Amino acid sequence: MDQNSLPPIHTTARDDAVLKALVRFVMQEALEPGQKLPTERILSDRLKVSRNTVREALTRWEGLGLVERRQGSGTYLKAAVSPDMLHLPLTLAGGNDFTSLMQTLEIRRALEAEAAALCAERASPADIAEIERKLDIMEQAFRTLDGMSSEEDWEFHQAIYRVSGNPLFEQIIAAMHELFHRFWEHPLGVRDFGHASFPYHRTIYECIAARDPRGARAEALKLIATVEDDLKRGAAKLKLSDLR
Amino acid sequence: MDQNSLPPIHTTARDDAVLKALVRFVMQEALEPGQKLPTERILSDRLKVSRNTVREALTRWEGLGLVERRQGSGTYLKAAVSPDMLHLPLTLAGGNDFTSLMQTLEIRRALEAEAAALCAERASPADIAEIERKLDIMEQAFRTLDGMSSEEDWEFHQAIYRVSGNPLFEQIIAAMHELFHRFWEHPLGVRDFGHASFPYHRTIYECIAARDPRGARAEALKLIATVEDDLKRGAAKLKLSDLR
DNA sequence: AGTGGTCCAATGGTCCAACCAATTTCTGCA
DNA sequence: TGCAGAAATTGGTTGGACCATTGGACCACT
Repeated sequence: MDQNSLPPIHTTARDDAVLKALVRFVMQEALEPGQKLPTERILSDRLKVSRNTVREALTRWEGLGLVERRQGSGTYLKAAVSPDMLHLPLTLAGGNDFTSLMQTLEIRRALEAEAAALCAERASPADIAEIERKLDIMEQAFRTLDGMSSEEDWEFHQAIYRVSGNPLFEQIIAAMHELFHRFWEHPLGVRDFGHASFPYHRTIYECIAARDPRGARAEALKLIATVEDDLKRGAAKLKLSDLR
Repeated sequence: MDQNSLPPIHTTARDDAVLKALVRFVMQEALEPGQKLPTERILSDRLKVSRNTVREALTRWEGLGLVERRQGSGTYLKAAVSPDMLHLPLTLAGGNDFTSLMQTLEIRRALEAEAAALCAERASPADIAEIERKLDIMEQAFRTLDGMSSEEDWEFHQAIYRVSGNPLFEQIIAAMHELFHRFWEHPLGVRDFGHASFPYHRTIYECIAARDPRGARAEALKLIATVEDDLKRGAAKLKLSDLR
């Protein structure tokens, strides 16, 4: 008998109940990111639970980046909430060393390739025009600055994620991007970092415009490969300087 | 003037300090996942902070899946901790409807393909033998039960993630698997769900054994494609029954 | 009108002491 | 020896208190 499907009842779920009530409240009041939530004392009073319980619930939301608490000011909504949210807490061991960056890149390669393929399948003419616009801006910045501009580059990739039609791509990559933000900009002291990846932006775009998922996937893989090479070059350089 | 070079100062950080002390403790004692942490009362006493503060710190860790609290028993470590951990809190809107499952599958397709390719590149002979063992068990279960066994199937895929050499794959997929696990087992009432995906498990293994990353990637894509087809069939079925 | 200073109420952060609820451990009887 | 019930342990909750920071109100002076 499969008794594993039986016991998911938690008679006590005080703080969870608080969060559920908060979701209801936020939706009812149509609160948007940036707006202020009721104070802890008011919540504690209205929900008939102790203020500590309210605090534990809010602490969880704060940990999930849903909310920001400012002492003396209040608690502010930081992201949109919906009744059926999925929380995917990821804790990555290891910091900013070469290995961690490499592992992150492998994840990005996986998602980037898939997003490009989906994008090639689903992009509307308007979407394609939008991506081309971002591409033009990026290429312009590349020429004037004589190098990759991480800002415009990022916008180009974001556009692809968005057009892929699956918001999860953008969310996952955005979270990683925020984490490694500093290192994706000036990683390991390689001066012309990302230079080699430049031409593949256009080839990816062309595959998308031609509705060629396989091609888009392949070009995306090539792009990340060049970034990985840059990273390895940077690591080798560091190793050399360690010997001095 | 560049006033951006004046970053906000952060004076107080009680609960953060508690977490840092806890990291130090865990490493010093070489605690491994599954082992018990000191009780809240002891921590509160030793660290000279209130039990509430300890609780808030532990609540954060619990939210990150680092720790599990069992009332009446204790607080247990659930994952390895290191001083430089990076937390990636993802909150995804969307629930258990068809669209969400489909989007999840697209993420899984991306990661599965990449993991299979990496696995084909890096697997040692021992790794390959281990994967073959899991494959045999799965095929055995398939024949005796006349259908996919999600447990053994999951073990097979987990082995691939592990051999890929990048722990992020396993972590991300495991988190998603935990979220959707009810639906990955009995999705949408399709009785022979996953049946069609069966042969591709062996073809993936063969590509890995042959050190063929491209082939492994392609076979993994095919496998997920069959699952997507099953899902679409299930959705169509539901739509029909809605009309009655 | 603007600048700086002071005060004060609101709000999140911390603390304490107690009790509740689930779990584990111990005890004593059969 | 076996096991049911008591006792200790441990996380969960409560209510109340005080501290630290914030932001607005008010005021004096320029």
